[in-house]
Amino acid sequence: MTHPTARPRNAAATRQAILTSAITAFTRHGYDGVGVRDIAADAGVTAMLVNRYFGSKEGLFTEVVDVSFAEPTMVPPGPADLAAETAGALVARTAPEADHLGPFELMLRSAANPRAAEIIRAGIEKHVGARFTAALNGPHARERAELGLALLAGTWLLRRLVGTSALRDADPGLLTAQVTRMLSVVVEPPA
Amino acid sequence: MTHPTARPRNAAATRQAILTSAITAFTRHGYDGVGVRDIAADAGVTAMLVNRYFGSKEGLFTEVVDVSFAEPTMVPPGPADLAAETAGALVARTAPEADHLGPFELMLRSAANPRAAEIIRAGIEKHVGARFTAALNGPHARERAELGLALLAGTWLLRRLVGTSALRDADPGLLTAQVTRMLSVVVEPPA
DNA sequence: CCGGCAAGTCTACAGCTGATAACTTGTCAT
DNA sequence: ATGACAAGTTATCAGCTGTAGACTTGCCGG
Repeated sequence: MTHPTARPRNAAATRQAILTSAITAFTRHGYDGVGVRDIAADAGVTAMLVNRYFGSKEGLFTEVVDVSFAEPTMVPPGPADLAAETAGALVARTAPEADHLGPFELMLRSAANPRAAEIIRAGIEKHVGARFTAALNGPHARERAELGLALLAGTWLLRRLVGTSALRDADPGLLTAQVTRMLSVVVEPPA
Repeated sequence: MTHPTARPRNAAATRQAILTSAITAFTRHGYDGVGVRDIAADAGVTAMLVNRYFGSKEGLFTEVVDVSFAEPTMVPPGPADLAAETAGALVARTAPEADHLGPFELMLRSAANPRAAEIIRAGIEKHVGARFTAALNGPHARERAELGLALLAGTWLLRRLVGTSALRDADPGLLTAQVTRMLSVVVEPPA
C-alpha cells in the first residue's frame, strides 16, 4: 500500500505530526468533537499510533493543552499599556474574518467535558494565569488576572463561537476602547 | 410491562416531562454530552417520543434554550444599582457549593457544537440580550450589554466549569466588588 | 360494548466511539 | 547479509449515537 510520498519511519517525526494535527483538530472542534481516527488520518497514520505515543486520547489532549497554552499569545511583555494592547489583540483575533486558532478557542470548545476542563485548568494555572499574574502589580494579582482572562474568554465566546450580532458587527475601534476600559479596572493596581 | 406507577396517557404531560428532563440534562452535560435515550429514560418514556413530540434532538434543544433563556435570571428589574446586584447574583450562583442551573451553564456546556451555538445565539438575542440592553441607557447599549454578558459568561466559565483556583477560592465580597467595578464600565452610560 | 385513533413501545439500522491484541514491515547494527 | 527490534497496520471488540418503521396498547365517544 505504501503511500507514494511515504514518510520514512521516524518515531519523533510521527509523534510530532500527530501532535500538530491534534492541536488544530481539538482547537477547531473541541475534545468531544473529534475522534482519534480523524486526528490520525490527518497526520497520515492509523489511529492506533495515538495510543502508542500518547497512551490515550486524554493523554494526547493533555499534551495539546500544554503546548497550546505555553506559547505567549495575548499577553505582550510590555507593561506600558497592557490593557489597551491586550484588548486590541483580542478584538483583532476574534474578528469575523480572522482565522486565528489558539488557547482560548481550545478552552471554549472543550470545557464542556469535565475531564477536559480539569486538564485545561492545569494548563491555565501553569502557563497563562501565571504570565498574566506576573504582569500585574498590587494586591490580589491572581484574582484580578483571572477576572481579566474571564472577560477575554467571554468576549471570545460571544463574538466568535456564539456570534451574537452586536459584538460580531461592532466597530473594532469602539469595541477595543470598551474592552480596554473594562480591563483597566483589573490591570491597574487599586489605589 | 406497564410500570406500577404508570402515568395515565396524556400527551401534554408527557411532552412537558421530556422537556423538563431535557432542560436539566442539557444544562448539566451540554448538547453533545447527553443522548436522547438518557433524556427519555429520565422522563420515564422511550426515546422515540422525543422525535414524536419535538421532531429531533435539535428541535428539543431549541425549545430547551427558549424556555431556559426566557426566565429572567441574572438581570433584576431595579436599575438602581444594576452592576452591583448582577455581580452579587453571579458570585453567589457560581460559588463552589452552589448547585444552580441556568442559561449560562447551558450555553457554556453546549457552545462547542456549531449547530447548538446558533440556536443559543438566537435565544440570547431574543431574550437575554434584549432584557439586558433594555436596562441600559445611553448610546451603544447593545454592544455594552453583550460585553457585560461576556464578563458574566467568562467568569462563570473559569469559576465553575474550569475551576481556576484564584476565582474558585476568592473572597466573595472582594470578587463581587471587582466584578461590579468592571460591569459599571458598561452599565453606566458614557459621559 | 366496542371501534377508532392517538399514545407509547419494540426492533432495527448504519455509523460512529476509544481501545486492545496480534500481525506485518521497514531499518539499522553487526 | 541477516537477525532483532521498533514502527506501523489490520482486525476486532463492546458500546454508544440519532432516527425510522412497524407494532401494540389504552382511552373515549358513540
